Amino acid sequence: MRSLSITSRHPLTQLRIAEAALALLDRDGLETLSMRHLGAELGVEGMAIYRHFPNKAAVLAGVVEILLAELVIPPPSGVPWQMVFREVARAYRALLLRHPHAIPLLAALPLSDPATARAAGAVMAQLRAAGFDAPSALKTLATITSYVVGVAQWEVGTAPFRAERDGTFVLPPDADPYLVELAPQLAEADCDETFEFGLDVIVRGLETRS
Amino acid sequence: MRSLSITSRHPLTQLRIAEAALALLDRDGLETLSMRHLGAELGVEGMAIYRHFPNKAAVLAGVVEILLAELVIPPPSGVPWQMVFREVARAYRALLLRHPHAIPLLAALPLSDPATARAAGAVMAQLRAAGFDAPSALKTLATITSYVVGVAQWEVGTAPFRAERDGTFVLPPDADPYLVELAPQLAEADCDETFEFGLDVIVRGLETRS
DNA sequence: GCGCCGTGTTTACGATGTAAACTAGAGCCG
DNA sequence: CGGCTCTAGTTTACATCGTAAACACGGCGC
Repeated sequence: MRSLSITSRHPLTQLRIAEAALALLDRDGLETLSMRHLGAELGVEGMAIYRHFPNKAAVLAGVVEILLAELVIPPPSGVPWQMVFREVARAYRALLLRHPHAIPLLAALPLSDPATARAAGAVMAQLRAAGFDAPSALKTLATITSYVVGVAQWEVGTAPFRAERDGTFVLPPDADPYLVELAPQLAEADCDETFEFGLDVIVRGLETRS
Repeated sequence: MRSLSITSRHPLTQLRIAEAALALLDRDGLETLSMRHLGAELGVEGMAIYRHFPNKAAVLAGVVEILLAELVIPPPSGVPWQMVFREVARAYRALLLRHPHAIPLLAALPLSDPATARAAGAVMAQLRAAGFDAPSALKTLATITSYVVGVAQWEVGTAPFRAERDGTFVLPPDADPYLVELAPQLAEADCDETFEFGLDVIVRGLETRS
């Protein structure tokens, strides 16, 4: 059919595909992100994507790459490490909350992924410059990324309990007693504050490290 | 066909199904865990499972329930909270490492799940008894579960780099420079030690809480 | 002008989750 | 004891998925 659009109109590109995948992911969630839908989003036939990526996992890796590129980790400077550490953690959390459906993608990043290795390396460089020895820097990296991702997951997963901001939050009468006990705290929990609480805990713990 | 085995031999049960699902999960991973495979594992036709669970998600919730039941959280006692806290964290980590393929299932537990609410409630009870106020206890719970799950994911995800215990670990010559920088530390990282490092950080951070 | 190559299309296959119709055995009631 | 019903498992069917393979077509080099 429409003859000119085959290649001249808007040639397919790894970047364009990955961006469309991210848009679809943000809009409709991970479940419904299929190759065919992605093709449709690009005005193309689904199988066309395989000219640019070997498989779906590679497309998702492309999405991860875009997302991690959003995260800027400054090179080492004179700023106290605690400050940089906090800012990077906050930036990562903000990134995750901007793309909640992408969290599962970022929750188990293999270091064999280049984008992941790049971000990890940049954080390591900061920590090393702040006087951490290599093993400590690595453990610290593992600790903070785990914390940030975990809390973001927690926030998104408990969002339903927090939804009723103004109204009364009622849960079904046959609800688990433990849930009943937990619900009030959940309803009035402030996520930003919760995050800063744990971040403080970790920073203070690192400061007093042996 | 075989007449007597229809119900008398080994009746299907929610528990039996969930156990089989866990076995299959441990053996073959999450990807290949399908209703038909699960049916086959139980000597039954796949669709039979829908007599006992409304859908696959419910089966997986059953698996989660079994797993969380493996985690015993003692009721409050005179033991210092730091000790209990550490032991529960270690037990949870051990559970995750015993079932590495189940980690994604446990990484984003919604509190609407009864088994989750139960475990969360038990930890909260411990913390409350140790003098934490309710909001702090909740935030602390979020912090520690995030940390434990995140580190377990990290361990499993970086396992390939650690595999070559005795031999020399070589990575492809075109590997990302950041990866090259990271690899040696990864190769000789001790996971138990890494975990204890972060756990210490968190406990010390909590001890000095304002 | 003509063939090739790169890009997108078509068709096809096996697997998945699950709805709906079906079936066979057990237990109850007369 | 004969038949009804209820329950647990089977069969068939459908839409959707990832992706392999064959095909078609338009722009570029000869």
